[in-house]
Amino acid sequence: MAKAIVKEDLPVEESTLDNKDLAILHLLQKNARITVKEISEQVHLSTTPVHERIKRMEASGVIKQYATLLDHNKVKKGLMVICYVSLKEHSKKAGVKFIDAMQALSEVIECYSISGEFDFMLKVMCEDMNAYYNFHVNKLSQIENMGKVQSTFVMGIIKQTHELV
Amino acid sequence: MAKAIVKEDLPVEESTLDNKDLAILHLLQKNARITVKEISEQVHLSTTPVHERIKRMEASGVIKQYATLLDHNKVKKGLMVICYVSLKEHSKKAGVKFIDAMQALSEVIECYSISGEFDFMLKVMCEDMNAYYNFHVNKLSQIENMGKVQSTFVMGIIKQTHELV
DNA sequence: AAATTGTGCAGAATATTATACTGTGTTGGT
DNA sequence: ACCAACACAGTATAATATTCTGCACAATTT
Repeated sequence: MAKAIVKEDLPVEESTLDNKDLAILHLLQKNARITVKEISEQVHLSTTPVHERIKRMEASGVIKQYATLLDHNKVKKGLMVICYVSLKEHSKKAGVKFIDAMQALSEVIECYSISGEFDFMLKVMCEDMNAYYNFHVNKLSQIENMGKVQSTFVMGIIKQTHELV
Repeated sequence: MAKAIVKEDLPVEESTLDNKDLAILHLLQKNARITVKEISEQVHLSTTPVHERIKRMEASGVIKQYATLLDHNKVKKGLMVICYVSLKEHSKKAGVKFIDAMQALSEVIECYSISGEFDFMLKVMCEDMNAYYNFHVNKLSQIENMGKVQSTFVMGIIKQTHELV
């Protein structure tokens, strides 16, 4: 009798990335607007497989987004603050409310749930110290259930990349 | 007698961004590969001024980079660690050595000089805890002049964007 | 007020690129 | 040996970027 085919037998769509894929990703991470022709020359393939590989990686979700990065200072967001936050109450409901508040605050560029003394870490970007004070007093501290808040100021950017491979 | 023209009289090239520019940046931040035609339809201009404005913002440095962002987990960088570091010695030379070391470590995605107890904050991304342990013991701790190191683990990503305007 | 200059724009023309199509060589399995 | 699947090169076509031309308006000069 033939063995029954069950879900577990199907391949997991584990689209493993080979060296060509990684070379393409390397170039794309540095410049999302590089042409397929340029890539194909640098990775020693014709445009066809390069195009196919990119589409495959877009579909599989390896490529998450083509983004445009702006100069912090030139868009008046020159001050970066790392902000630690703890909540008074840790119910599910209180957590969801805080999460929603984070999505709504444009100054909050990143927010992570973290281990340790505090509950969350925020990366906040604004124009200057005055703007940050305003954010702190009028926005962050106004969120209900807000506990302790601790600010660490970024004095210099040593390294900042998004290249993972 | 005519007043002498000195540097201070020349305009500062303050290319201020109007609402159309901001609308274009808004779209580009979300998708660096959006076509000029699509932008022109959404901001109610023809392709010519949209193209000109983009080129202007590229030249002025407002647009810093077109980047491709990858899925952390799918490229096996699913563990994010916030890492605080203090140096033993704070001479200029010691600082430069540390900075150079940061540039060389591919696991270090971001590194900031910060106010407070520690000297630097690092965002480190690697495959798993095992990889992080290896990074900590064999790479970070091997840097000369390394003082205290404290790791905070990211348990969840609440918000993560790069949109500044 | 008339002329001039610069700026921002629309529309068309051209150059470049993305995308789809066709066929070939290679590999692994039967 | 045969077949199927795959990755690829080369070519054709569709879409897009980029350049060019000229117009309308506002500010400045004469």
